[in-house]
Amino acid sequence: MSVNKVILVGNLGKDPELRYTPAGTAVATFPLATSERYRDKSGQQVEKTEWHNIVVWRNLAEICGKYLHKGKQVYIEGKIRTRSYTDRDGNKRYITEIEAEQMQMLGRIGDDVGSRAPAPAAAQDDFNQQPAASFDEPAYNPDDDIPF
Amino acid sequence: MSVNKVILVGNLGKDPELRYTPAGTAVATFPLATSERYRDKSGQQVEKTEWHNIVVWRNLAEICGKYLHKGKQVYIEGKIRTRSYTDRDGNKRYITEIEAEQMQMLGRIGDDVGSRAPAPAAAQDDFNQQPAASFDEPAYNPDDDIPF
Amino acid sequence: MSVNKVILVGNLGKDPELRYTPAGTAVATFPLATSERYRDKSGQQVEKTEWHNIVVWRNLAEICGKYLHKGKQVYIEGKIRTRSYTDRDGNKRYITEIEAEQMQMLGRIGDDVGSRAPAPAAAQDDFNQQPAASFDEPAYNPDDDIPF
Amino acid sequence: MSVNKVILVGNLGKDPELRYTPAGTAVATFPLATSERYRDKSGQQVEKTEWHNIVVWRNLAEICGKYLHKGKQVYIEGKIRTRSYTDRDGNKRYITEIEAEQMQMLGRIGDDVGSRAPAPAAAQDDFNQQPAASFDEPAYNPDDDIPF
DNA sequence: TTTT
DNA sequence: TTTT
Repeated sequence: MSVNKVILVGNLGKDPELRYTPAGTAVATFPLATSERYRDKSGQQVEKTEWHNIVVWRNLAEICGKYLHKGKQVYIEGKIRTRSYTDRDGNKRYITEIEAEQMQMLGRIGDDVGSRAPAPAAAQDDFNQQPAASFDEPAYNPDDDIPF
Repeated sequence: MSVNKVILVGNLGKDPELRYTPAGTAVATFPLATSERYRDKSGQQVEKTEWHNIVVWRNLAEICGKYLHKGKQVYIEGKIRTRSYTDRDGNKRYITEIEAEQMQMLGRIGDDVGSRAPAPAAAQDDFNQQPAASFDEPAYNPDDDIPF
Repeated sequence: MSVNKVILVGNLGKDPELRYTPAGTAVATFPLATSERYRDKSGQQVEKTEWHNIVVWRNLAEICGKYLHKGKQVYIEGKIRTRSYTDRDGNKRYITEIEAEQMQMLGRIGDDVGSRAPAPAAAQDDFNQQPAASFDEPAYNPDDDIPF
Repeated sequence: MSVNKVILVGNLGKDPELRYTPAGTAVATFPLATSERYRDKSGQQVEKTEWHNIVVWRNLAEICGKYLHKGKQVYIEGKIRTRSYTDRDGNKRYITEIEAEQMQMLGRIGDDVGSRAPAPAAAQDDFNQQPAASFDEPAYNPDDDIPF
């Protein structure tokens, strides 16, 4: 009975870091900047940048590691997640991250100066993906008889 | 490289109609009302109701057919889809529908006066769901070693 | 060139706290819970609750202070914002909050057992609202001649 | 008590058409394509394009008319609206449109081959904007004393 | 009628 | 630490 959804369009502050859990699951992390322009009390235009900690799992992590790079503009859809950890002084601390479930590269494919690999397509965390074998019930089939 | 996302919170105008394609796929449809209050030129409060044609497939259709009913408040996440069809005069016509991929019943579970079945949980179109057997790589595992 | 949008449906963990800045601006804060059910490695249903720090400004803060209460289910639309502050040991620390720009109370109006005030309507942060006097150009006017 | 929100990232199928109502209100319209790739029953990759009728009012219409052009990639946030009209045979017909409230141009600014004007910034429908004079209560003021 |  |  609840919804936890985040939609971001921003630019990567660094290349993604791709790591693996002991169990072998891929996980990529990168900072994403969104910025907002507004006028302060004196009427002057100022810009405020928000930095988001993006975390991506499984196949989507591999795609991010391969195709994204510092400066790239992306669309991210995911959820907010706050983790606790213990710092070196033994204090419990919290970090809020965005767990991305969908990622879309934005802009023309040609304009990727710093690209690390040839251009890909949109991508989704495979965890909620159907197995390749089960396409007998298509998500959308315009040739099927629609009973309404 | 594109996004087509709709988020609605509204009330069902009718009980859902649950049908099956010749191939046996479940599909539910129902009208959903969202309304907006604003002031007109004369400053008077008016209310404008928008009606959305909701279409739901597969297991989520079954859930809607079982648990939703006229008047129920729901959260819907999905995509916009425009279909063409030929009317009885032979003219090509278009209808825009919202294909729901996620549905959440809102409000207290007890306040469902007209409910047709005991209360359920949130639900998602199974088409993008993982098979029951493959839970060895959990979507989220707080006990796993996170390598960052 | 960026988007920072959060959509939450959840329940208040406490009554809102309504305060005022030295300049007299109203600000309300409250924790909001969203929860997710999933199966762990052993296939068991577990529930994980995420707590969000909601911050609301101006007239929307007053509305939250008046009408929301612990347990109430709400729809929140806003943005992610991370603030830094110095803790009592002099360390710089960060806190991530959701600045709500829109709030909708969910559920039947009657089912508000602990309500602190008679039921209200949906509401929006006035900061981006038009002044009351300028309604000569309506947001939507079905009687106007639409030139397309 | 309702939400009607659409989020699109897609490409303009034509240059925007900018018109004015008899009352002098600017309104721009353009088709926006979103496309989805999926596999059909035979396992073949197919692409389905959805066309959205975008309608934009007031200052945001002027901005769209000035800076957008056929092929441009944009982020659109708005609401679904279905209008009825009478066709030339006297039949009542319906058309569903997306009324855009926010628009963001995507991609690098330099990569706008067909651009009709020098590059702009993000933009919002002024109807919900505050008047320029009232910035004494800033939307966000990092220098203000936050009372929590 | 766009983009990949 | 990105982009405009």
